[in-house]
Order: sequence, then structure tokens, then C-alpha cells
Amino acid sequence: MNEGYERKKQPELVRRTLIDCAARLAIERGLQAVTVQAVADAAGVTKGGLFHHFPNKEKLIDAVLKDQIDKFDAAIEATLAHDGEGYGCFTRAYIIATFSMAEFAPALESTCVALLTDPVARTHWSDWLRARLQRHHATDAAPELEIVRYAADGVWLADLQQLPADLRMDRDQLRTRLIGLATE
Amino acid sequence: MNEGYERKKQPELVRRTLIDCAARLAIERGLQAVTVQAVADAAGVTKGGLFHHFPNKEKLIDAVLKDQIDKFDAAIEATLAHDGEGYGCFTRAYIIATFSMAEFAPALESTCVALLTDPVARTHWSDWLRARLQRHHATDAAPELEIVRYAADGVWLADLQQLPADLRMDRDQLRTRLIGLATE
DNA sequence: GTAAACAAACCGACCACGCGGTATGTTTAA
DNA sequence: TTAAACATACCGCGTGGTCGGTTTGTTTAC
Repeated sequence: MNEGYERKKQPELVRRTLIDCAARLAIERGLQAVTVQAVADAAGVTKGGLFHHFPNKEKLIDAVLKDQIDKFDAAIEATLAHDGEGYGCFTRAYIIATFSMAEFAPALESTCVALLTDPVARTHWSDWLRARLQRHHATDAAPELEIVRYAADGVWLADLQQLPADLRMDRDQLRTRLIGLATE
Repeated sequence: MNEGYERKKQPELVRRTLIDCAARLAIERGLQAVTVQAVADAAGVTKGGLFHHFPNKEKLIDAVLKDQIDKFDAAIEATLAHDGEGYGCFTRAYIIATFSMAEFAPALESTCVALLTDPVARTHWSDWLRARLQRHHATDAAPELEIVRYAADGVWLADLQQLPADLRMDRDQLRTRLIGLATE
């Protein structure tokens, strides 16, 4: 009869906690820190308890990824709710969602990528980029050029995740356009 | 005396082979496949032999990363050699280098990132993107918008690799510019 | 209404295995 | 002869994963 309060032990809540803890662990302490033991501990559950919700570790990771994509999709939907008609509405929503995701919760593959880019590699890269930017400050300081660099980074990322060809424009055309944007 | 042929066993050649094999292993079979044993096997060397060239696995990975960055830098230098003065010369070189790297050898963090983006996640993402692009085909099919998406991807990537603030323009300004590019 | 029967949720101890790393022996070049 | 360049054998440990039991809540029988 009593409908007012919880009936069980709320297993779904535990499942959610497991997923969140796995994501947080990956983000804050690196992918290598995402061990079933650590996730279980962080969630206040034993390893046996974790394996009651997920058959194996892989399924756990899959669930984390799916969760991230779902959040990203929801963020886009929210934007489209009040700007879903005009030219480029999706792209604007995509941009906004990407930004908002990055703000409060590193998005998507961050769970499996962000930390992979381990600290030493990040330092190497940023030091190198800084040196280059100083060296070419006279010719490459314009903000438009920085944006073009971001676009190049994005193309590079699409390359390594092997984005299917039907989702991308012709390489040479893209390349030409990007160079054009970095020229005039 | 005999100068004509190899003097030793060419340890540097072995070292190079180890680095290349580690990179190839990561690219082709995923980061989890990059074990010292596997790298040694692929290089035709025993584990003991590998540890003779690198004190531990971490140093091996570092060497791989450094190697990738060096290649990237060399590619840029090559372009600058015949286009190193005009407006945006570095950015153009950056773009060209990024493309060329992606062509013959997945670049930079690919060694530690590309594969991390495991197949199932890649499929999830591309399926979702495909569905979205179909759904918004009427408003978001322009190639300019695709480029803006690439830029957004790049910003996202910069976010999760925590690129130092001194290397990036103000977030709001960047966001405004990107949205502007996706509007008109 | 109550107690038995059942099932989900979870614990705790355990195991097998593959990993990074080491210690020591053996070959090769100069 | 000596030192570098490997090979061989081995170890400790952390990991993912298992298994039997225990608690907790829900249903059923009378």
C-alpha cells in the first residue's frame, strides 16, 4: 500500500553511483586508476557488489561512455528547444553543448582519452606549442588563426577516431578551405 | 679497420625498432596490447633485451611520444623552409604537418589516444553523429559548418588536455567567434 | 495476520594469470 | 680481455573475475 517511500534498496541508485565514480576516477586520477576495486571502494560497495551490477569491467566502461553520450545529446536537445529552426541551429547547439559539457563535466571520450594524455605528454606538447607561438608571434598571433588551429586539431581527432567517410567532406577540399581561412 | 660494414650489432637500430613497434602495436591493436613482452616480440628481441635499452616501460612510452613530436616538428620545419615569412606561415605549416602526419603515420597522442577510443565507442559516436546529420540535413549540411564542428572538436580536445591558459584566447571570445562563424 | 518460501542485493574470501621488473648467464665485437 | 649487447629464467604483485554465503525485502499459503 504505502507508495510514499522507497520500496527496495534502490539498486539503480547504486548503479548510477558506480558509473559516476568510474568516470570521476578516470578524470581525476587517470585511466590506470580505474580498477574495479577502486570503483567499488569509491562507490561504497564491495567488488562482489559491483559485479552484481555489471558482468565484467568492459560493460562498466561501456555504460560510462553511453552515459556521457546521453548527456551530450541531452544538452543539444535543450538548446534546440529554443533555437531549433534557423540556419545552423544544430551546429550552434553542438558548439554550445560541447562547451557546456567541457565546463561542468569533461565529455565523451574524456573518460577514456583525457587522462590517457598523461601529464608528461601534455607538458611536452604545451611547452613545444608555447615556444612555437613565441617564435612566430609576429605572423601568427591573430585569433582567427587560433581558431583555424582548433579546426585542424578537430580534423586530426576525427582522423584518429577513424570517423566514417560518409560523415566527412573530401579531404582535399577541407584542407584547401582551412588553408584559405588561414591565409587572407 | 674495415669501415665498409656494420661495426657492432647496431643497438640504435634496435632501439628505433622498439619505438616503432611500440607505436605500431598501440595503433593497430590498442593501448592495452602495448605490453613489454609484445613490444619485445614484435621487435624480435627478448624482454631482457628491451630492458637493456629502456630502464622501464614508462621511459619507452616517453620515447615514443617524443619521437612523434619530433616528426611533427620536422614536418613543420620542412614546410617553413619554402614558406616561412608570409602572414600565417606557421599556421599553414601546422595544418599541412597535421595532415601529412595523419596520412602516413597517425600522429602525436595517437600512440596513447587513438586506440583508447575503442571500437565500440567509435561506433556509438559515429552512429549518433550520422543520425543527427541526417535529421538536420536541411539546415546543417554546408561544408563551412562542418569546419566549425572540427574547430569545436579541437577546442574540446584542448580542454581535456588542459592546455595552459596562456596559449589560448578568452573562452567567451572564442565561443562567440565560433558561433558567429556558424551563423551567417 | 503471520510465518514460511523465495529472490534479489550484496559481502568477503579466494584464485589464476599476466604484467612489469630483476638477477644472472652467455654471446659478440673491439 | 673487457665491456657492451643481448638471452634465460624467475619473481612478486595487482588485477579481473569467481563462488558460497548472508542479509534484506517481497510474495505466497493458510
